[in-house]
Amino acid sequence: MEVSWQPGMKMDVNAPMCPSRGVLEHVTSRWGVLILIALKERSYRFSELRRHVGGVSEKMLAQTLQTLERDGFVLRDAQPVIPPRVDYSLTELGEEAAAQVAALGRWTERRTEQVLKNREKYDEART
Amino acid sequence: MEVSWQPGMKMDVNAPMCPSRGVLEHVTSRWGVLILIALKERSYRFSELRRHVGGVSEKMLAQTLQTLERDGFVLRDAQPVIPPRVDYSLTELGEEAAAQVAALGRWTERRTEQVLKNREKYDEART
DNA sequence: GGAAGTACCCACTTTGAAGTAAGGTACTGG
DNA sequence: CCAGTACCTTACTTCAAAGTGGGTACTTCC
Repeated sequence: MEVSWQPGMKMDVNAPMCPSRGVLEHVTSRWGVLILIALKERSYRFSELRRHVGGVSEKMLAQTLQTLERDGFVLRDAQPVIPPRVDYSLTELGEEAAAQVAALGRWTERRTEQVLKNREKYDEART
Repeated sequence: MEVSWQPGMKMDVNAPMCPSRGVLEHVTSRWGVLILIALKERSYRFSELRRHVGGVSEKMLAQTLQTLERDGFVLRDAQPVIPPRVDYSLTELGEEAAAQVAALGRWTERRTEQVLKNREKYDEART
């Protein structure tokens, strides 16, 4: 149980050393979620995506796109033109991931008002 | 667009000031995801849950359970017995959230091996 | 009688995620 | 000819998340 993960072992997010933990953290990361949701609609250029995903810095956008590309979720198409043009889109695997997080995102938007009410109740109950 | 969020505004995870961002971050937080998935199966006592979710510290478990309770996802039932017995379960809202993240969790477990392969390819392509 | 289980809380420290700022290149529009 | 756009990278800093270790109060087990 406390043994580190080995190839062939069953993937289990409850096991501390399982690599699926890391994958899950990439997908559910602060900017990862929003980027996947954005790219699900359509492909974006870098600064276009930056404008779409409110509040993301250039650094974090570049960094997050890189980890998503490395994991095989995002496809990076850099055309050698001037000014540089780079298009980001989802791979098939990325589409699958994005479908999951987009569902979660929509659910969150629908239920946020309820959550806000719950917090108020919780807070006033202990004052 | 840069205006802070006001009651009645439409929830949009792409807006930097939207409270849905915060809700999403609670649900997708490192331990939040795993706790929701665990409680989806059945209710747990504190230390039972701690043993189930590998690697979580007491502090983080208590803290995460509190934020999930405040948001109205988790129900805390503390029986006034000795030794203390506290049962954690999901509310209806929590069940909805857990359904979403459990789907994501299962998908991740299924696809992690593919991701591992993708990373290898990516890394050897630039050496 | 000492250890271990139960469900925490608190203070302290460490880590790592994220923000800020600047640099670089090659162009285009005013 | 200077500003601005585009797509980053690097260095520095900040701050919140997380880990560590302690304490509590009471009980059962050996």
